[in-house]
Amino acid sequence: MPGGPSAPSASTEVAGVASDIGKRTPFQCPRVEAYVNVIRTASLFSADFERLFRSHGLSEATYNVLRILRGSKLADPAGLGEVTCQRIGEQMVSPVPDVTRLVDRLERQGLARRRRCERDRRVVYVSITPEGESLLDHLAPGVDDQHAAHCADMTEADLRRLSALLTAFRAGARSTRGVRPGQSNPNSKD
Amino acid sequence: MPGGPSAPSASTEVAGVASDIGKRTPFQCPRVEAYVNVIRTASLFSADFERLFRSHGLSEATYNVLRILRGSKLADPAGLGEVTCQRIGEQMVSPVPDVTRLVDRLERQGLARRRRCERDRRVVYVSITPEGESLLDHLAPGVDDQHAAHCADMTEADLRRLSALLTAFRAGARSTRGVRPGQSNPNSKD
DNA sequence: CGGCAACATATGTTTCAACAGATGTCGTTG
DNA sequence: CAACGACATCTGTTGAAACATATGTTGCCG
Repeated sequence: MPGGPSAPSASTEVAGVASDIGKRTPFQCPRVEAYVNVIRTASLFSADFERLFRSHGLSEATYNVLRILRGSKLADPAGLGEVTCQRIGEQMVSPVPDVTRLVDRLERQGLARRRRCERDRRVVYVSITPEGESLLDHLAPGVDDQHAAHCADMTEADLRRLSALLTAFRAGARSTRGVRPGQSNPNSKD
Repeated sequence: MPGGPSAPSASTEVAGVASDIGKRTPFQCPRVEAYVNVIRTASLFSADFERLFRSHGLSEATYNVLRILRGSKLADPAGLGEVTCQRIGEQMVSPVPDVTRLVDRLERQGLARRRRCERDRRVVYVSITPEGESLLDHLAPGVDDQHAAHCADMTEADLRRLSALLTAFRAGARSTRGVRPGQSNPNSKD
């Protein structure tokens, strides 16, 4: 949107967002066009998933937390796969400082449980419940379908190029906060 | 994030988001990786702009509305460049049903004004005030700088390819709502 | 003209994100 | 062990998004 409502400037002929929105002309500047394309794409896809999740009482954020919890459990088949709140915050796709409340909701819904660490009573371990796992299982087909639908027009090579470009693009973001190297904590499976 | 906390699966070596987050392994599936890259990139860039705008009492959404208003004014040098709420909603980068409240805030801040249409008293015309214009002018350098910083590592060709890929990607979104063909309403300038 | 559907905007309510600051805990230092 | 700073989580509050629904308006049909 910065630069959103923009200017006419023939020459640029990608014509993507331009026709999508009420907007008529391609953007003045490839920078702005790329930016708006990113925002708009994210917003559309997010909306699709939000709709899917909300019908099961989840938001995109709480779903994401659930995924993290399950990933952690699968990485630790012996135990419960407990993770600290802090770690959850780090692994979220879009960093959220307010993990407490996300976990609150999951706990209230019986999808996650908390446990205080005895050795360091500041930290709280969070883990997924069987109900949480079965909800994820129940959701899985819909999620896969939606990914498939989103990618209908994309080849695998396209997807890889897109990821590579976005990674480069993102390198310029200022708010690369919360990006500590982090130790390897392999959550297996997907 | 759907598919967010994912799996190991050597072979995919874009390694983008994987290292960005607390996450260690590339994603199982290029689809999911592309998706997460889009979300994450949008979220980082958005955060940068949010910060910039908020220091001047705007959100990304209200800034976007202001841009639309100014674009409309520049397209109509004779008049005030009035636009209906509906039209504003269509032109937003991420579609917002709740234009009323966005305009409420701008009006309260003296950055926009409303006027009822006499011929059809259902519609409300919105236009930018001089204060709104000068705020945009004041903000412009910062916005440009931020775009420049974001694109530091990208060539112009990269940006164009990225836009093209995203446009194709977005074609698969279900929520292509509010995307009426729309008549051409050339807001000139940027 | 009365009724009715389509419309444009406004309002109410619930839910969530964001920021600030509080609480309780640990480790260290003297 | 008292004091202090760093830390992890929690709480309080405010502001905005989401969704449904209400209000007021138009145009059409009979």
